[in-house]
Amino acid sequence: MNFPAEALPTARDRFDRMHTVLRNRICLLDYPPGTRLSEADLASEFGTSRTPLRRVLVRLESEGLLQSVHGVGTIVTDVEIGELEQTYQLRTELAELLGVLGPNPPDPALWDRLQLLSAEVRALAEKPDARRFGELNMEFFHEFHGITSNLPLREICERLFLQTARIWLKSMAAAQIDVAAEVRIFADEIDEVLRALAIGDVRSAALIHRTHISMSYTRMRIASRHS
Amino acid sequence: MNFPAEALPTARDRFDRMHTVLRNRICLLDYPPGTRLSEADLASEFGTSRTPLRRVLVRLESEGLLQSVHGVGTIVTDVEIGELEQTYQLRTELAELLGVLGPNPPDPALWDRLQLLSAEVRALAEKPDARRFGELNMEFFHEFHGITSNLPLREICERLFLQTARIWLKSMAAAQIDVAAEVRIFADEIDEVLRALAIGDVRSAALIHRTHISMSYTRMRIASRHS
DNA sequence: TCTCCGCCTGTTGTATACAACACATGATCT
DNA sequence: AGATCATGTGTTGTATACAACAGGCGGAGA
Repeated sequence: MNFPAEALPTARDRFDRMHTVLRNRICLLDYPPGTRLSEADLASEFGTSRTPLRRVLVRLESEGLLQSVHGVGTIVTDVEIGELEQTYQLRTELAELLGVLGPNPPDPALWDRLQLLSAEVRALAEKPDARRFGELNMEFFHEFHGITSNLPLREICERLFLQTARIWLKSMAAAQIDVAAEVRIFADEIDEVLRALAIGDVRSAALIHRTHISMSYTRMRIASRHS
Repeated sequence: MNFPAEALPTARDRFDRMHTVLRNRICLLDYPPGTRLSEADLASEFGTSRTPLRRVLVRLESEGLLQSVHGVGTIVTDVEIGELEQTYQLRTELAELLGVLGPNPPDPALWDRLQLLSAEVRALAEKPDARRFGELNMEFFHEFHGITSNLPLREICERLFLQTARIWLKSMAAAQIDVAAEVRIFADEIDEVLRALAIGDVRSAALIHRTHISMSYTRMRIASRHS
């Protein structure tokens, strides 16, 4: 009988690790859209051969974050404004569904994590930082999706969020949106959501979230027109 | 200057071909849930090595149709009843969204294809055949999703449909649901949809579709309880 | 000077050999 | 007889060498 204190990393663990790292780099603009990645370089960075790495790249390609072209390279995708609008419209509707399909009973642990997040966002308001904002934003969405017990819906919302997150960050940087203002709005959203969850009103929490997705897209559109 | 009459198959074409073939085999129960596939066998069947084939398997795994286990094999996934219900609830809501988000103006070509499909389903009523039913069902969903111009929504509906299609077929076979009756209901659905599209009422077409998804799930539940 | 062709370099795609792993089978010991 | 361990077999995971391909560069020719 052998009970190792810590399971040694299996193929799946290595895959998940590389996948998460690369996904975050793309979504937090460490690799801006158009960046050409080298399989060989990435493989050596992760201390593995191209074969397992390619498996990760194929996954990221199926998630719409990469595109491999034979003889050219693996390029970080960009998103044209047309499809972006469709994605945002869809995300808006799905946000409402989060409160309709299988709403979870209020979870104290979730509430605590969100309140912690609120504090961190408030702290960020002192010293605005776009990348840190992106990190907290990702974390918030991930936690918030826990309000539904509908797993397929959760996965789809997560996926669509990751497709638009970097465009949102990019637009913030390029169009000179006031990061500090966005941080304040973000903090307010979290607090509004917390108030709704505190009284067990999951549906309202979802609607609050919906309005913020919709409004953030509109702000982005306005900012891009002014530039 | 060289203009080949027909583009020779590129890596992407081969990938798409293998992907479609294997996906259909899984969704039409040629490979029932639990089937163990052999990478080597499939590779030799497609006249290629394991490497390109594995790329396809990774994609199918990300789509929830397969699961690879080191040292064991690549197994066609089954779906437990709990997640199935969540998926159906979600599909029901998304079907309604198909008529709300970016409804396409009625397309004569789409209308023609659906009417052709209607005729084929009516013809099938003479000699019921579960597999043929599955094929026409897949084709109908694929065409019907053309009523929205929202690409992300279309892809998601397609993906979720493919995840539940085989369970639906399996249940039809196992629970001894009357295939002929399902064929008639299916034919009626297409005709209802056609009537809505004929007058340009895309929203109603989507709602008709929604009711049929919901009712087909309920019929499946009832049939499985009786067995 | 401009154009076009061939080569060179770097990239992804493919094939193949081998490692790691899970499971069944059968021998062996108790 | 039962349990246990070694071993064989088949599978997926990994590494690596090579093929296919795209694009840039430079030189030759008009």
